[in-house]
Amino acid sequence: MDPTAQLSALADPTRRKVFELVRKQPRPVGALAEKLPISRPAVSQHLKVLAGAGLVQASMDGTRRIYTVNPTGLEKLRRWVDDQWEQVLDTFEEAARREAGKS
Amino acid sequence: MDPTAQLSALADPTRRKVFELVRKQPRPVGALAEKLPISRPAVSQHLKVLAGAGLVQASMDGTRRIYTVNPTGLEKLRRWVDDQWEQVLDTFEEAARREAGKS
DNA sequence: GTTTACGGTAAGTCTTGACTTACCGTAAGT
DNA sequence: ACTTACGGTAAGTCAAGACTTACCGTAAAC
Repeated sequence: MDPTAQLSALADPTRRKVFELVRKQPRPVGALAEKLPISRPAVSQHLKVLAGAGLVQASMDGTRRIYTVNPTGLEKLRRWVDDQWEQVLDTFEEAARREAGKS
Repeated sequence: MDPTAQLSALADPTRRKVFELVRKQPRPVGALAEKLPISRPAVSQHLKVLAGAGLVQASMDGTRRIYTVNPTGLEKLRRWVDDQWEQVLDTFEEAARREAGKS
């Protein structure tokens, strides 16, 4: 349950832009590169990282690869964040309880 | 609504460890350094990054700084992730609807 | 008022990672 | 079959960032 891959994949603004473009609509690599101020190989490398984190996936169509969102990675991240959030809340409640007198 | 600070702050495993130590229990810098395989200045630098992302905050106690969790940053991150998640769901639902015939 | 504890900052090193151009493989079109 | 389109990978560059040691300021202790 290590969120490193998802966090570092989405930490980069350009890569996050790639992810959001794919999320809005599945596209081949070239179409993504057109929308971004970087070269096509750079997009390819970003997609590799995103795929490695389970955030996108490719489906072949001839020589083209259509990249689509993969919910797996995002759900993993969501679970981790929610988990942290709950534990913070628990800690705060316990502190408040301790403050107000022994329950 | 830019989650870069939170994502990149938590992407580093060591820094995430620092965050979780602070989350479990507020501590001064020295106590954190003892729990970790890195030097005290390194911990200080990590705390600076975490504080910059609104994930922790310090309260003074003489020459000591007691670091505590700050819910602000985590909530920002949570909102962003949940937002992405919802939009992925929407996209999927729409695709399924399109698949099943025009609604 | 010296000394001691605590911790932030500066400066330097070394690794990682985000990009580039150049190259190569594969599938489709003519 | 040749050519064209698509895109992944290699190799190299350059900046960012995760560490280290050395140093400095400040507050409490004696």
